[in-house]
Amino acid sequence: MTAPTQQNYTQNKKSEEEIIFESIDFFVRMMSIMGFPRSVGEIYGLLYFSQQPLSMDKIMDKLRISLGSASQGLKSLRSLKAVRTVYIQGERKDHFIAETEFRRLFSNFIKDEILPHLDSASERISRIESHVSSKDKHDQEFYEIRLEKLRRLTKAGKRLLPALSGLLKL
Amino acid sequence: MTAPTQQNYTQNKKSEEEIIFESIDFFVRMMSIMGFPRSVGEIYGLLYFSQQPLSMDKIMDKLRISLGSASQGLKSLRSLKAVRTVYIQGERKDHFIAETEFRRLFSNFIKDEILPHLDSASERISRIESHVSSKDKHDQEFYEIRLEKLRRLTKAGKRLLPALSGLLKL
DNA sequence: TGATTTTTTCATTTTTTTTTGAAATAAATG
DNA sequence: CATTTATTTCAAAAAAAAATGAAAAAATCA
Repeated sequence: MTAPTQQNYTQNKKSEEEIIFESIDFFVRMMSIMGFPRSVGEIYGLLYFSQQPLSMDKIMDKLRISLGSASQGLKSLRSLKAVRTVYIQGERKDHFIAETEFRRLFSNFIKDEILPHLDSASERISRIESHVSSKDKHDQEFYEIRLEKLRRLTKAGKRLLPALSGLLKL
Repeated sequence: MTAPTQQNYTQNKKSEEEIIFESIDFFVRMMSIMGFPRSVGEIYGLLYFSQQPLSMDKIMDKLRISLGSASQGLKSLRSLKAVRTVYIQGERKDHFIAETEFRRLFSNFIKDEILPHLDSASERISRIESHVSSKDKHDQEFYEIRLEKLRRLTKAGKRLLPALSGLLKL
């Protein structure tokens, strides 16, 4: 193998930057589908293709985001278990790496963000049921059909969504 | 059966309003998970438990939303195939009813809003691949592992998401 | 066709979300 | 334990998303 030249080094640096640029783009979109702000996707995208763990101020520098965004974003990602800190010899700052098991990431997302909605949906359905019972026969029929669809929808949601993340054995 | 009294009528009206109130709450949340604005959820929630088709101005009145929101919201819902217009004898205005087949609603949502993202994700992965090929062996290994996870993720998405809406036979 | 009604469009306003950075807190060092 | 360094918090600013309603366009009617 030939020794690294200045040109190779420069080229290498450049392709690394472009990989990370595409990665950020990828995860900004993905995270935004899940309802996370841009900065959260940027941080994850940066870490996903980083060979070294990065400290918060490195992340701030590379992404040109503020202290607050970095801190908040890392907090969200940590609570999702999408990133974790690693200990580095003689370094005071926390250093972060991406958790690349998407399965866990999704199951945490579903557990934290989706299932609570489904639970409150069940309560809402019960309240509707209680109002329907006071209706006359003809009306009850109409409402009952629609209620049944809602019940099935929430039931399917509760069953399917957790199963979904199970299927993502990546 | 006893004849309807004034009291029964009032009571009936009230429970109807409360059913619709809960329905709106239900769908505002559900639609917001899917990334639609509040007004879209409100309109669908109102129509879902309406026994009669409603015209746009009835919808505006009942929800106290503006002309623009009603028109835009109905447009979104129509393009999702979540509502449709019905013809009414001697009425000039369009009248709307909710499409209660959630399966179709979700499959349209996935087709319109999610799959395009997955397609552009595939392109982005290809671009990353092209940059990785210029790397030295050690780096390539690192990137290849992560690339493979992204490939599987998008593949799983493309496979699973459409299947998901198929499973929702409501 | 011309007048009237209904619907869509879109510039502006309002509301909500996200980002920022200074101040407070917490953690590590010597 | 005093000092320095790192991190979190949160009020204010900036940006983004949604709602509004007047004007334009389209549809219906007579």
